[in-house]
Amino acid sequence: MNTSSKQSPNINPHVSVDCVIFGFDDDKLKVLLIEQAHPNKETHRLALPGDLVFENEGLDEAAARVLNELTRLKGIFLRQFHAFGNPDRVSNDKDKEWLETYRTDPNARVITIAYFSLVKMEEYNPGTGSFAAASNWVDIHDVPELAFDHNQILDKALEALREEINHNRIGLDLLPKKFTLSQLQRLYEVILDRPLDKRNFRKSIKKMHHIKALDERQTGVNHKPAQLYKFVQVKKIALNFSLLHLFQE
Amino acid sequence: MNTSSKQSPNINPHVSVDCVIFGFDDDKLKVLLIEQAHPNKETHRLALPGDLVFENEGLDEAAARVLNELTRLKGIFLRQFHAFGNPDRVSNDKDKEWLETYRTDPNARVITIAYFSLVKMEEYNPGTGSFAAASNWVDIHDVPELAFDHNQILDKALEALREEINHNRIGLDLLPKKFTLSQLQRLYEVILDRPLDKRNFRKSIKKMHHIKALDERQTGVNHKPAQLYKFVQVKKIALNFSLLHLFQE
DNA sequence: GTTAGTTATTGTATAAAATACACTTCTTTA
DNA sequence: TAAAGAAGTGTATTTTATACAATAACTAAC
Repeated sequence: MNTSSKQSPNINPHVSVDCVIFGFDDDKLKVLLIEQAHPNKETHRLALPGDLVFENEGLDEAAARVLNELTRLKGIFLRQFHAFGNPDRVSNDKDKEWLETYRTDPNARVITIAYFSLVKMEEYNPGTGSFAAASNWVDIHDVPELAFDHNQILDKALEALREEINHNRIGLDLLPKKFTLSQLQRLYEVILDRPLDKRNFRKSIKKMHHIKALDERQTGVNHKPAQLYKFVQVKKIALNFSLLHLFQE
Repeated sequence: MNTSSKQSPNINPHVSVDCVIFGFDDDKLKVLLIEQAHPNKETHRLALPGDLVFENEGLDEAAARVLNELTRLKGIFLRQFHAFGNPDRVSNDKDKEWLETYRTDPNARVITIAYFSLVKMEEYNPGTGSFAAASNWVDIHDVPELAFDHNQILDKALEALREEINHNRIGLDLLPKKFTLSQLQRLYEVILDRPLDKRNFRKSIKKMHHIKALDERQTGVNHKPAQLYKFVQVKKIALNFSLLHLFQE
């Protein structure tokens, strides 16, 4: 089982990272998937962006690098949420075929450290050309069978995402720098998958010290322009606010 | 950097597991540490129980095995909480010396998957002889400098533990099968590190569907015997109770 | 068998937070 | 200037959290 002798010297053949990038587009929650390079049509599948880590590279670092290499995304805050390491993670024949074609050490037992993030989709839309060609945003409710154990990783990522917003640790990258409260509310609604009351939501927001109203309003809309808000860095003061109640059934 | 050729064939030289076992003894929160095997006095240090995983072994499985091998603990529910993989995890000279003595592949870059659990200390007391000789319960407030990055792992485990109790997912192994409410309260107090009001605590407990009063009372105490309670399995009903409010500062 | 010691047990009043609910304002465009 | 469309706002009710202290039940020592 000692198979690492063929491996490129600076790649760790046993450890990979996978990234679950959720995208928010004002309306839907999607996830970023890449098309696996394919030796032939049958093995062509969608997968989470991920790859082996380098020997001299931290895990967080590796996740950022791999994500950038595969999707051109950069500067995204990635949060580690779980390590997956069942020996039978790779049981499907298509997966094995892929490994034999693309890995110098196809039989190595690989454990993967999974990360997730939630980004503003418009900024990273494949249509804008800022992406590697083979990246796709796929609606969360419409994800096909993925390579390896990536469906399982995705499920766990969704759980983690909901816990994050629960703890009010939503990435600040989710909305434009200046956003309206309606946009913020839609973000919460999409993640929580249920409607929220506008007035109560706004009352909650007022208690959040890291969300501040600006002296500006929306432009270019054909209705009353909304006030714009921004996220601010909170220093010492512990965030004593949360939307935890949204999660108690 | 390809150093795995010397490694025993069924050990993965790049992936380890570490276990942070918290012990609750009615009064204190402690953590289980082992004394590293030591080539000489200088390198003798305390560490979390942990070791490399086997190639054909799941991570959870490896954690259970390693914990058992090092401490004789068995059947404990271990919860994965983080993977640590900085390339400079092993920077201390003592750590390097230890690796060179005890690992066939001392320069391999190792990432570790960390698990934690919380157990009832009396059942696993080193004094009872059920332990490997070199295991020690150490008060959480009195942990010395540990090997590798184990202090950092411990800190993160404490965080994770508090989140667990927060979400009401305390392991049921923490108390005797039949326990008093005072015991349960002490458990919460020790983990949260602050006193709780008895009456309010009991009000909260009454709302927990998974804690049921028995028709029995304590015996062998020199004071009013307390009513005994037990944990029950909750099936479909979502736990709609939590002690989350205890955490909002 | 009385007393001292020790822990168990209980309720209420107040404050804070969550929720339910509907109309008016502002801006754009036809 | 009317219509469309989203923004914005307040109050009453319910639920939850918190603060707080006296009595009951048992044992052990005298």
